[in-house]
Amino acid sequence: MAQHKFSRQREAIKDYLMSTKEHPTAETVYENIRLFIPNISLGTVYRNLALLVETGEAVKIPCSDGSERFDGDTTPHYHFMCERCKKIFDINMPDLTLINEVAARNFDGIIRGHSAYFYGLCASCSKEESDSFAF
Amino acid sequence: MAQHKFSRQREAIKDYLMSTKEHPTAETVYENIRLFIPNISLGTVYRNLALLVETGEAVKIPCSDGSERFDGDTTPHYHFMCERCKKIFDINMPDLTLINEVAARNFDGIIRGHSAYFYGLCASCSKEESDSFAF
DNA sequence: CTCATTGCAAAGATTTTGCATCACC
DNA sequence: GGTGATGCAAAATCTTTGCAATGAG
Repeated sequence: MAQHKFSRQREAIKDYLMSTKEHPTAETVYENIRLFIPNISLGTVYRNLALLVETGEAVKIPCSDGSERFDGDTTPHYHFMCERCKKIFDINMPDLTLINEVAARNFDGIIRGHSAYFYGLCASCSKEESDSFAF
Repeated sequence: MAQHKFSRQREAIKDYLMSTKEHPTAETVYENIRLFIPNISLGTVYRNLALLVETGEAVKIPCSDGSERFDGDTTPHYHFMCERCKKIFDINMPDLTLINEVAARNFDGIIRGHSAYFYGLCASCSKEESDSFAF
């Protein structure tokens, strides 16, 4: 691995990721950073996001709709995606390392970890849905 | 929703998906179907894969590397992705509906289900890795 | 000075779409 | 015959990359 030098751009991206709860896409990161560094390029955003993921300073979230999201919160937590408004929320819940063991019993290899997300309806969407969806 | 007419192409895609354990990408599906229907177009493959997912006859698997995979096995099961060879395996293990309840205790909304995959090293990769990765 | 990083633009890769034609019902 | 599905190719997305210039150590 090569050494990393400080860069204003990377720092801004990192700060933004850590300060938001939005789980933004690369494009969204780009738009937000551009408010502070107007001529930053999308390529730089992609390069730095990849770098931050590689160094463990950010996490990539693969979504069921195929889009890639990023999260600056690297503490173990799980995500919830609302099927209606498509927003992603954090769920703070006990770590489920237990399920790694369950999986290991049925798999011939080394299980290092898991990724999980929940889906359904968020609080505000579940209200509206209950009217139109009465079956 | 419009009615669906029979099509040779869709049938072939469905058969292929149900017969393989490969969790193929759209591109891979395309290449395999082309052996039987040489002039099928990629667009048709994409259109039909989307249709099959929509009708619940196939499942889309979002991977951590951003690629989209498809699975004709719609029974509940979990996936394992090898970080080294990138292959996806099935893990037959007890249903973890339990964790939905754990999540529900910490979330203000309706949790309908979850999606989870495990990662690490598959059986054959774990052998080779143990030599070159001794730290 | 050296080498990582940047901006830019071009190139890749992936997925979607418009449209005339074809096939199912 | 009417309408959904197809093939084709162009377009729209999304992401990566080559390169000369810039900036950090």
